[in-house]
Amino acid sequence: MPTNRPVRVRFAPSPTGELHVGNIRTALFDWAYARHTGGTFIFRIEDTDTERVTDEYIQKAIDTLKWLGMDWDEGPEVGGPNGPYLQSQRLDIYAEWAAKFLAQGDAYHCYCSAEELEAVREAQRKANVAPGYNGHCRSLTPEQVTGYVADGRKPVVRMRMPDGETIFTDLIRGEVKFDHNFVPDFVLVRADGSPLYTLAVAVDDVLMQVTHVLRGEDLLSSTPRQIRVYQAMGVKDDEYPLFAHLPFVMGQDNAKLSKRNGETSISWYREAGYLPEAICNYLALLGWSPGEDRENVTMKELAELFTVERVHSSPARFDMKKLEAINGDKIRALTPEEFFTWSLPFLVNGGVHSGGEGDVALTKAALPIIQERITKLSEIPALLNFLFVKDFAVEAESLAKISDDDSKKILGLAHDRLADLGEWSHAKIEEVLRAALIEELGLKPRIAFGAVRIAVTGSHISPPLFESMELLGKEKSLERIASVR
RNA sequence: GGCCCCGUCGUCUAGCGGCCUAGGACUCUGGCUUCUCAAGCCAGCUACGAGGGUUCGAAUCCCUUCGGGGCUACCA
Repeated sequence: MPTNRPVRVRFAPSPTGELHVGNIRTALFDWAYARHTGGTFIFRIEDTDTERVTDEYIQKAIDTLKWLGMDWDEGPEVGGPNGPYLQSQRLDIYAEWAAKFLAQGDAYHCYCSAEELEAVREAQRKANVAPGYNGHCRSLTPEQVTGYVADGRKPVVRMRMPDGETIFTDLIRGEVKFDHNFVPDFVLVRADGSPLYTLAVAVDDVLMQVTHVLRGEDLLSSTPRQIRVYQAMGVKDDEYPLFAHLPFVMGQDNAKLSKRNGETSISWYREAGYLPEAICNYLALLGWSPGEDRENVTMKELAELFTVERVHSSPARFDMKKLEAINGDKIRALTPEEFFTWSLPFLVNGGVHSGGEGDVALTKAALPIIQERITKLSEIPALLNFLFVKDFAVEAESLAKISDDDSKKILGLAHDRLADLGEWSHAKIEEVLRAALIEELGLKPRIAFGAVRIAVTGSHISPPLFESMELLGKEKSLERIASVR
């Protein structure tokens, strides 16, 4: 076990779509472990499946990691001594190793067609035996090979799985054992010469001197194959990387999280106004916990606290409600300046204002009164729109609530008293309104202020009324009250 | 079907043989506070899948069983 080597961890997604929540959780643990140990974090793109991986998704994966605050030491954009970090640019390396395996007799050419293999599997299913390659081409005679070649068959390269078993210690699950009777000979290179995941991961992990493989649980059963490649490469067994198979992130319906059972793409969360630190904090809690009833951690703290020993072996359900709660906590913890920086794009993109000097000043003044009332940044436009809107109008539903005579009376009095007010501050506004509506008219605050709130903000839900009126200004406030009195 | 992994409140988890009549967080319910909405505070609901062992003593160890999931590709 490479315990005395400096830690090198890699996150190696196959961008066949946008990185989803599960991928991100894996990346986060990889990153946190590398940072915790002072090791190296490698970002590698596994794009051997050219049918499904696209440049667009690769770029998105890069952007996503950056946005979330996970920096890498080797990989796309930053390079490194073990590059290239796109498997599609390492094809010659895989070809070399495949040739070596062939020469050593660890691997062999297999001429079986897809149909033939399917027929074998079908028969195995019927006979109720373990499915897998039957070893048909393991020891072909030169004549047989000539025959296949003459038929125009193109061979794949298949790894020979010797009898016996593979035992390894998973850092999370303990000792795991696979009998080779259930690990059939597997394909390393397609008939067209392109490498398969099984070849590429193993070769790259060895060449990039990866010491710890933290990856999804779905890859657990492919580990014996990976170890087989190490052996063929001549890696000593005490130099294999250590494996840690992370539990799944599940959707509401108990199946692996996917588009069908929840929002999985990070861009969705980004647009909805989730903070990267909230996403990472929440995801860190899925399958890991710092203990001692601790839940709130920053990225920095995560790096300090994260250990593989505290990672769970059981899968976790994704819960949007909890994410929202954490997001709200993180938003409240923002400094005014940070909160402004995060908010501005939502205001501008939401069409509330264009980000001009005056808009910015008013925004900065208004943000403090809403910071503790939101759980997502996307809620900001609706809350502050009344301050900026050009052609103000009370929403129909709310308008009905202030169309009765009692409301007219409230608004009329409020308008008159406010018109006489000299110092337009929220404290003074409240003082005047309380004197007039609560004491003089004897109304309940929620009734009296409710009417004014609708008149001024256009909605029965708004930031605190008096602060809102101060921000809106005397002229506009009176104008709005007058228009519905 | 076969192989492998997993199993504490609705959810995320603490727990690693006695501190557990099982703790925290989110959700939900009720209350307080209150100009709406939040925030904050208080209270409540609800869990060791089941059955056997081992032990003075088990959520913690062992076995069985049931349940969930993954893999079983010239996907990763």
